[in-house]
Amino acid sequence: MDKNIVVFNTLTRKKEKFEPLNSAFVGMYVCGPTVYGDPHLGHARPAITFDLIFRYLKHVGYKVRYVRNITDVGHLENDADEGEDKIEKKARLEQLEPMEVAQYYLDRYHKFMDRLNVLRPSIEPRASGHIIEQVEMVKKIIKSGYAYEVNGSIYFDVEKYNKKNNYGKLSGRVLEDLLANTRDLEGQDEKKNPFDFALWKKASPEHIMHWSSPWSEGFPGWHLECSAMSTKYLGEYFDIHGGGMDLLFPHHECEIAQSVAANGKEPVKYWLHNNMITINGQKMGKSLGNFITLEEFFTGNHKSLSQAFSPMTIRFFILQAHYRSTVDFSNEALQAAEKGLKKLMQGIVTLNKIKPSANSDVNIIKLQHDCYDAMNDDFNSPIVISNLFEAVRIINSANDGKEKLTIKDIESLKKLFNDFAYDILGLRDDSLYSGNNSIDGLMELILSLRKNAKENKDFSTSDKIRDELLKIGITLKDTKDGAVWKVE
RNA sequence: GGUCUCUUGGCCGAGUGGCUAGGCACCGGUCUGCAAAACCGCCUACUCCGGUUCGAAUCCGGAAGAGACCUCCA
Repeated sequence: MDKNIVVFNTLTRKKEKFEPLNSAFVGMYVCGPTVYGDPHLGHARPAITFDLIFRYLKHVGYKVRYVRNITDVGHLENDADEGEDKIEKKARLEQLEPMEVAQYYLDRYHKFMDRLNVLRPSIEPRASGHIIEQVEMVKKIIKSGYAYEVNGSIYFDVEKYNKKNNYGKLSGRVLEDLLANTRDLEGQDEKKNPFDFALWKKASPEHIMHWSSPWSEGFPGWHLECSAMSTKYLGEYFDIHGGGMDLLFPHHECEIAQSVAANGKEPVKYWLHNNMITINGQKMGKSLGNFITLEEFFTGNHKSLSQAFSPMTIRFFILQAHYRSTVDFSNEALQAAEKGLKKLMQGIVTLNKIKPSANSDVNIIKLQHDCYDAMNDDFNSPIVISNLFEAVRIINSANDGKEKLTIKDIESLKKLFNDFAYDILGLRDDSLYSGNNSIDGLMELILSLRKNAKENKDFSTSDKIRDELLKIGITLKDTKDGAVWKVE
């Protein structure tokens, strides 16, 4: 199996040959969701990006441990470290237990990721379940001298760390610049420097979620969980750390600093970052009013959506852009993706009907090689898709009798789609479905009645059946092989 | 303001110093009782101004525009 993979490493800002620390194994950690709100488009991009990478690494034969955390504690809502815990705030708002809220949104997250055909990671550790590990890590950092305590809170001493290490190596920041450009924020009196960050924060009396520690009743700083949990499950030095570009600074920068301070070594060999999503050219944000949840996409129930878009359309659309490019959502672009996906899926159906020839006009093996080359070059899914469309064109031409395919060609094409469309890109055909046996049987009956009517040239009956079905949301299409139907 | 990134045809989006993806839309055709769909074909772009080069959309410099991070965010 060809494993000649090249990845773009944010740390070095160039493409590097991918060579895992243990040749047969890959450890991958990706920053997961904060479960205090409904899953939205912003959750889909990194989930799908790293799902693609997870799937491909497994496909080429690596044994992969994929860890994606669930943040159910610790991220602060307001500026600096003075805000309430996000989970807590939502909980009080809705009069629920904090963990009840976290569980609800975690379930929602899983539900929608499943619909996007995103595979579950190997481990999904929750921050609240790893308080002990985080406390231990704080102790190590204090011991190494890079943290200080103020009123029961522990802060990371960035300036001291930067004397012997390079704080800013990942994000390209320079500490002096940071200092010069830091805004004056209220309530930062405790910190020596504004760019210092909390490792442990003493909880205020109204703060519901808190745990005991040697320093105070409190909660962990918001960068700490990733460092603690990645170390626990993947070791002090592991292969891949992923996440959105927005996490580059300060989150990932702080993770490096924490790990170096605690363990004395760099935590990650390859840093991979997916780019962001925009909507009609604008950043998606709650304050901008263009915030769209996945449920709204799937139902079409949002003022800026012209229609519902299926999970596979969203997935396909995201995969049509390279993960390091921004991707712009618009109704027009999504409709284009929807049609393209349909064409691709139809091509796979057509493939099963082709009659083999004795000789061949095409080179399927080259297509396969091109797909592997594309994936090996920093997971270039758009190129893979363009090659699959070339395969579809060949299939349709063969179906029209314009090109010839041998049995071997057909088998190669089936393998191409199985490997790349289904296994690696994680696509599936969700356009024609019912999932209900009695409805299937019912529709079969109705379609056979309509077929009889058509054969008797009784078009008023056949049209009536089609029109009435349309009124209840079932679309009929007459094809060469009979009518097909789908529920809108 | 600081740091960084981007600017490709009607739209979305790959990509490479010369051989110039792909999808959608348009247009032409095939199929069809009609409709819709489907299928085939077709359209040759790279923000602007300089420079390097036999040759640049691709490298360098400048300009304009857009975006990201610096502050919760995927």
